[in-house]
Amino acid sequence: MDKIDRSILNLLQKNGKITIKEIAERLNLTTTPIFERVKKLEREGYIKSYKAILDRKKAGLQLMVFCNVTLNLHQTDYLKKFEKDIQQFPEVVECYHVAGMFDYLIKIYAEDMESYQHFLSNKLASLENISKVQSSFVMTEVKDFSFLPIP
Amino acid sequence: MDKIDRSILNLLQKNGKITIKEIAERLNLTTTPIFERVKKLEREGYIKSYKAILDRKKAGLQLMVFCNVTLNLHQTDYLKKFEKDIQQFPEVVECYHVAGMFDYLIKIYAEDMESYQHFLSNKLASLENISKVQSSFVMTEVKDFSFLPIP
DNA sequence: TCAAAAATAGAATAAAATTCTTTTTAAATT
DNA sequence: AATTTAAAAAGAATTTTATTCTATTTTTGA
Repeated sequence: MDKIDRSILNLLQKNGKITIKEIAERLNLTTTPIFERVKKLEREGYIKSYKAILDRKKAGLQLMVFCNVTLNLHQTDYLKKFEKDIQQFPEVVECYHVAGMFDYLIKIYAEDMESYQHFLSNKLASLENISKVQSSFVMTEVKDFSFLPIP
Repeated sequence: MDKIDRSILNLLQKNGKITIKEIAERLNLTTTPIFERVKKLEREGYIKSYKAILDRKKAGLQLMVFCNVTLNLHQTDYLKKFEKDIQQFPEVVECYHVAGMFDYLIKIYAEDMESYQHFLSNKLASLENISKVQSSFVMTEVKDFSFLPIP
């Protein structure tokens, strides 16, 4: 990982569709070294994947909610169980096990309040071992970057 | 937005590098209609962008932290000021104005605890109008999908 | 039922990715 | 400092993909 690799990663983070040719021009190199560096970055896992970023609201998902989840029991088995269960819900787009005031932070997308409530009542709250769920509704997305500040 | 469009969006969310040809084969159509539908989805904003998804840890960002931020004053001007300030920090990759127990939820990436502490002390806490900052350190990424459950 | 518009098929062209061979550069060793 | 070796890059050739164009089919609405 040298300066050139970091530049390539930054260009690809900004625009996953940028061509090898364009990267080459910007970095004053030819296509071959760029092509090989990109392949290496993919092969070695620096680049996990390429994705189309969709507009959540246009896709019909008006609601974005963060939930702080607290469990009753914290033995490994119970944690594993919860983590497995939560994977199954497509509404849950992110889930993190955190150290802090609660156990898990989950990010949820829903069509509207009704479907969110349905998720909460019929899916999340019906898991065993849930002690507390605290919802925070997103009003404004002030910043939503999938741009890592590579050091 | 019909069934075909939704299928296209789902394929592109999974793999932004999938070729028009492959989408066409999977959906039993030829390249032309797929090409035109994709362009339309881009033009109309359903697809916001294409991005390479990097491995955070490989990129040298060992720490991921969520902060619940509470402000002192809540007049529009103060909110706007905070939102503008927070944009400037590359460490802050997401920021949401939420309705709930606190005002803002921010997601932060840092190289290590030292640089996180530097961010907190010298950058975030030095903004005026901050009343309380509550950090939750991510221990495990249970689920991290940028995959929207299109209804 | 018919006309108009939209969507799709299929072929042709343009652009990009990928591969291959040669050359240059950099690093290590004598 | 000269020489060997390996890595990186250049440049050309090939393959694949995206894009455009024209013809055909399907759908929609009067």
